[in-house]
Amino acid sequence: MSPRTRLEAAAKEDRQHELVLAAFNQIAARGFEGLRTREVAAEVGLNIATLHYYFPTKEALIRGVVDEAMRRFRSTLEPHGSPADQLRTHLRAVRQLLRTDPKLRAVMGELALRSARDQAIAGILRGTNDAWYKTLRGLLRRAAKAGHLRPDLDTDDVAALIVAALTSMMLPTVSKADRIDQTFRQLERMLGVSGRTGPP
Amino acid sequence: MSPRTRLEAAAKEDRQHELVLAAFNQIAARGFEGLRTREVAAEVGLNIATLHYYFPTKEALIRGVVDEAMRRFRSTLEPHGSPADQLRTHLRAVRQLLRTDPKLRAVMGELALRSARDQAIAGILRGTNDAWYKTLRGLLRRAAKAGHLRPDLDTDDVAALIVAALTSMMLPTVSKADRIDQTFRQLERMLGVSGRTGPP
Amino acid sequence: MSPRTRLEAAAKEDRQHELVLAAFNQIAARGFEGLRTREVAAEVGLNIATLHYYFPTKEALIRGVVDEAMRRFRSTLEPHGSPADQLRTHLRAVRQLLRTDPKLRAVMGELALRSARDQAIAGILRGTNDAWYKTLRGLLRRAAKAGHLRPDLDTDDVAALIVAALTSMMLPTVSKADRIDQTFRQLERMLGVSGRTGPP
Amino acid sequence: MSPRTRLEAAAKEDRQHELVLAAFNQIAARGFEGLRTREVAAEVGLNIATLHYYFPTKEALIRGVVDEAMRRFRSTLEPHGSPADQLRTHLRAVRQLLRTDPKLRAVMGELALRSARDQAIAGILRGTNDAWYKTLRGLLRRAAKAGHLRPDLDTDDVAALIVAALTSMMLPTVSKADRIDQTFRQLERMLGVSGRTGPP
DNA sequence: AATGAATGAGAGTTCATTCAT
DNA sequence: AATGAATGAACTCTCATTCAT
Repeated sequence: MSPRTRLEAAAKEDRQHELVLAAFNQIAARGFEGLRTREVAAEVGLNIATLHYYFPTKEALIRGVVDEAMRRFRSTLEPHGSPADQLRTHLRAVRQLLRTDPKLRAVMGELALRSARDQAIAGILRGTNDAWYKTLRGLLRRAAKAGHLRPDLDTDDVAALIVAALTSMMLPTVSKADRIDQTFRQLERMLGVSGRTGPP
Repeated sequence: MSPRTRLEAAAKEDRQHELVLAAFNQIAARGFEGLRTREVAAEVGLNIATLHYYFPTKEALIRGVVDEAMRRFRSTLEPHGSPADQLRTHLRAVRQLLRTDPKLRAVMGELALRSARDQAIAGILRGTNDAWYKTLRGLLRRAAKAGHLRPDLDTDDVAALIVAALTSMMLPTVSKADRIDQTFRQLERMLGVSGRTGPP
Repeated sequence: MSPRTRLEAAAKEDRQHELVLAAFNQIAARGFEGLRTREVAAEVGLNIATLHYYFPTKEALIRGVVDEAMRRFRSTLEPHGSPADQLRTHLRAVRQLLRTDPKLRAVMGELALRSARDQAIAGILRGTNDAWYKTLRGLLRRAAKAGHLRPDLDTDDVAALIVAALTSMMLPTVSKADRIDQTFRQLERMLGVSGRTGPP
Repeated sequence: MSPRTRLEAAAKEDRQHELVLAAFNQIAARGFEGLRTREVAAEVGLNIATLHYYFPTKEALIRGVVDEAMRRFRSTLEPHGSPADQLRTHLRAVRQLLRTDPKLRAVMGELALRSARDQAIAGILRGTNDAWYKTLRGLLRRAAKAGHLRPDLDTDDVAALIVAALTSMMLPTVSKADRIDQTFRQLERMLGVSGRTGPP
């Protein structure tokens, strides 16, 4: 039977989300390699059997984690601010994300690796990645048209470079703070958006 | 007991290397998540117990794989050719590596992720990464001094950007051929090394 | 609390019977091995917890199934028709039962096997079996006295043989249609009741 | 690698057989419903993991039990003695089997029931059953030709009846000693093989 | 009378590791 | 050097049962 009230449905979804968050944390901390359903259930204070009440299989739980990660990541990608600022704002948003949500960074890295062996994840990640690339490309083209960009830049290739550079930051090794700073600085310099925070 | 002759020692090392290569392949194909010592032994035609004769633990075998990966990767990083060409040659070498040795790419990705949970790997990878960064920075500084670089480029930041961009290619998801091509093209354009293959 | 009105009591019994029938079907389809209380409840459109309201334990539900099976089976055994015909009629009734109610056949087989481990079922089944044997023996003795039987037959032993032969048909393997036909034919021939359908 | 000596191969087969026998006993005692691999391993004094070294799955172990049961049962069916005696000898052999090997009886019953849900078992059991029927039919036809049988008996139908009657004895419920005796007596009487133990 | 949520106990299976030979 | 056999610990998943509502 379906839940009788919207409240009950929400309660169920809440529990599911709790479990997804716990799994999310576990993956961030120990990777897919170390993801244990019992640990996830325990983190929420539930019995392992109860976890299976909400998610029939471990795989289903992982799908939930994928959705959660995508949700968070995509929200970062959406352009914000006035068109002229969007490019710089975008870079800052990603930089901010890396600082604020290191778990998301770790999970995104895990997903990227897993996509080699999981077609479902591969599809989803490819979609997100393409969306990201196209968003950036759009911003760059508009900026170029408005004359805010150095005329010798190939907008599409620059978009690819930016996506590549930022993607590498999902990997823990490279994420040394100063190296990240350097990379961002160089990207901003390349785009000519470094200093200004808005129109004078 | 230690091997009595140099020949025997060499034979032992050969077997060990065989096992390391098999493990390397397994990790490339199935990730750490799917690495099974039994599979590794079977790939070499050995019993699982014999594997433990050569490597006391799974972890020891993994250390062997790490060494192998580093060896291969570092050899790519070494500067080749005349100083003027080294920058372009380096980019080409990495590009070539991605094409020629996709397994190394996959293993490097796995190692990068694992470094979050394995301090030993983290240390090794950080070392390699720093070496890479410093190599590139050196090349860039020399090129700048020789006037082969656009004067407005900050050599150190560019080095960081290049390392970041190339590192992202260890992740399977992003590795769409045309996106990779775009990224390389943009890097070469940025460095002004795109067309020329040598001094006029 | 006990149900306050006869109507309520009847309603409760109806629900219980529904559940018993569902369990009966499940056992027929998947055996005791595959009997799942959740499936039973679902088949009636009830929650698993509600099933436990009507039957405190799985075992109690099974008792209900045993009763149901016995009720159906015993009703087949009751003599019908004129005394002269009863013997032939009895065989025909069993044959008919095997055709009409294959689920009962399957459940009887399951119960027979389970009786080895379940004294309660063993007792009930022994009772039914004895009743069957005695019914048949009575019919045979009366037929013998009336001269309707070949004088060289030992009525009691024949009764045992008939019960044995018919019992085997509860097992699915042996139940090849033509082998069943042969067996019935031979039994009727042995009793000399094959052709006639009644007195001339 | 394959075992190096015939002795080692035999040792492995011995262990496997030990496990099959333990499983056989468990099924006889608790039915398929109560078959637990851990119990089987314990009965042989092995760890559960070791059981899986010899049999990859529970199902594989069960196949072993099926083979064992068939081997035992078929050896009973083979005709023994001089042609004239074979019919009586066969009945006695089955009777003997029921007394000597009550576990086999129980396992055969379990297999018969399981065949409804397991096509592999169904096929095997059907084969054994047909072989049994044909063996008996052959004996009866030869006995009829030799004039050792009452001329009014239909050999084929009698064969079907005998198989049915004896099959029922695999079910525990019906197996009351005196009822079994009666059935055998009646079968022998019907065949005219009751008294004599051989040619005068 | 009915249910969603929760659980303890246990199932089959997997895997790195050990040890006698 | 090499192996067959063995194991402890752990894994995911299942199921009858309970309880507050």
